[in-house]
Amino acid sequence: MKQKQQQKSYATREKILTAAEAEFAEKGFYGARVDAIAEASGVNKRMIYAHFESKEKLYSRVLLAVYERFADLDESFMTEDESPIACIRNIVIGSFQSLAESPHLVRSLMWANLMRGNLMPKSDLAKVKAPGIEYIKKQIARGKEMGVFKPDADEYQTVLSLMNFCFSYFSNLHTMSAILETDMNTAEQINKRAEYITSIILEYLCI
Amino acid sequence: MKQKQQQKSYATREKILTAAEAEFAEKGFYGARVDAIAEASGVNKRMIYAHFESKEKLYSRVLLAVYERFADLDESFMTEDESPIACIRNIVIGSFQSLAESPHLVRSLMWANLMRGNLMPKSDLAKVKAPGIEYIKKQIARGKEMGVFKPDADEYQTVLSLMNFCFSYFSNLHTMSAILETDMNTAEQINKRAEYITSIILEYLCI
DNA sequence: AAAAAAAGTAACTAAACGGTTATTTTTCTG
DNA sequence: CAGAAAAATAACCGTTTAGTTACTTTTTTT
Repeated sequence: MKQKQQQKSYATREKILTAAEAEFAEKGFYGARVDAIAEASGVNKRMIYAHFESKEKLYSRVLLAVYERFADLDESFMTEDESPIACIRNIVIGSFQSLAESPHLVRSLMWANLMRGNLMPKSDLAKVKAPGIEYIKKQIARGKEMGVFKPDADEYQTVLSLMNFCFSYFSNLHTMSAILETDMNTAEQINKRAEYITSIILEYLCI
Repeated sequence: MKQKQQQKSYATREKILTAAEAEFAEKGFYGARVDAIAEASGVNKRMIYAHFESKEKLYSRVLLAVYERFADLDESFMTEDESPIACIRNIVIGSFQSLAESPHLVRSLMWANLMRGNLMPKSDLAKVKAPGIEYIKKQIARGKEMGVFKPDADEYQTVLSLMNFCFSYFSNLHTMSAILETDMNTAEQINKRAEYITSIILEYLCI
C-alpha cells in the first residue's frame, strides 16, 4: 500500500525545503541558486520542480515555514502564572534568546521586509502571530488592572516595541557593530541588551 | 582647456550613480541589473564599466555615497543651544523625519546588513557616523552634569536605542504592518511613534 | 511477474546576464 | 583645422541560470 514511495517523496521534499531555507536565508531570493539548493539537498534539480513548480513558489513555501517558526518562538514565553512584570520580562529575554539562536530566521524576515510582500505566501503573518500579540496585550491589561502598570500606557506602541526592540538588535548587528566598533554578537552583549530593553520597557509601563 | 569633456564625463558618472542607487536600493546587489541601470540612466552600458570597472565596484561606490548621506542626516539634529532633553527629542523626531523621507536609504542599509560586510566600501561607517555618535554622548553627559539625567543611565545602550528604535520602525514597516494589520506608513502613525520613542527614551534617561 | 505509475537522473535549452570589442562621434590640443 | 584623445554606441560573447525533455530505476498494483 504505497508507503515506501510516499515516505521517500516526503523525505526529499523535506530535504529540499531545508536546503532552500538555508540558501534563501543566506542569499535572498535573487541571490539564491536553484542548482545550489539541489546540490546542498542532494536531490536532483528536476525534483525541485516536481515538488514546487518554480523558484518563486519554492521561496513562497519556504517563507511560510519561516513565518510559522517565527510565531512558534512566542510559545516559549507564553506563561500564565506569573506577574505581569515577570511576563514582560520573559517576553524580552525569551525573544532575545530565540532570535540569537535563529540567525536564519532573522535574515529570512529581513529579506521578506525588503521584498515588500512580493512573492509572499498568501497565509497571513497576522494570523500566525495573533496568539503572541494577544498574550502581550493581555499581560498589559492585567498589569493595568492590578495597578502595577500606568493606566494610560499605550498598548499598541508597547506591542510594537516588544517586537521591534528585540528583532532590530539582530537585524542591524552588522551595521551597528561597525558604527559602534564593538562585536555586538557575543552572549555578554546580547544579555546586557536584553536586560536594558526589559528595563526601559518596564520603566515606561510601570507606575 | 578640456572643460566640456570633463563636465560631460562627470554628468554621466552622476547619472549612473543616481540610477544605480535606485536600482540597488530596490533590488539589492544580486537582483539589480547592470542593463537596467544603463537604461534608467540613459547611459550606454559600456560607460558604466568605463567609470566603475565592475558591478561589484559600482555597488561598493554607491554604498559609500549612501553611508555619507546616512551620516549627513545627523546634522539636521546637531544643535548646541538647547537643553539636553530638547536635544534628545530633536534626535528622535529628526531621525524619524529624515528616515521617512529616505526610503532608498533605509533599504540600502538593510541590504548592507544582509551582505554582512561583503562588497562593502573600505571607508568606515564608524568614521562617518562618529560626529553624530559624539553629539549624542555629549548630550547625555550634559544631561547628567546638569542633574536632569540619571547618573547611572547607560550611555552606550542609549546611543544604540536612539539609532535602532528609529531605524527599525522603517526597516520593519512591511512585516509589522502585516502583523498588526495597520498601515504604519502614514504621517500620523509615524509621528505618533516618534513621540512615543521620545518619551520612552526620556523616561529612561530622566531622573 | 508483468504492467502501470511514480521517483529519480543526466543532459539539454533558451534566455538573461555581466562584461568586451570594434567602431563612430565628439572634444581637445597644437 | 588636422590629428590625437577621450566619450559614446551598438553589436557581440561566454557563462550562468531557471526550467525542461527524454530516459532509467524503483515501487506499487493487479
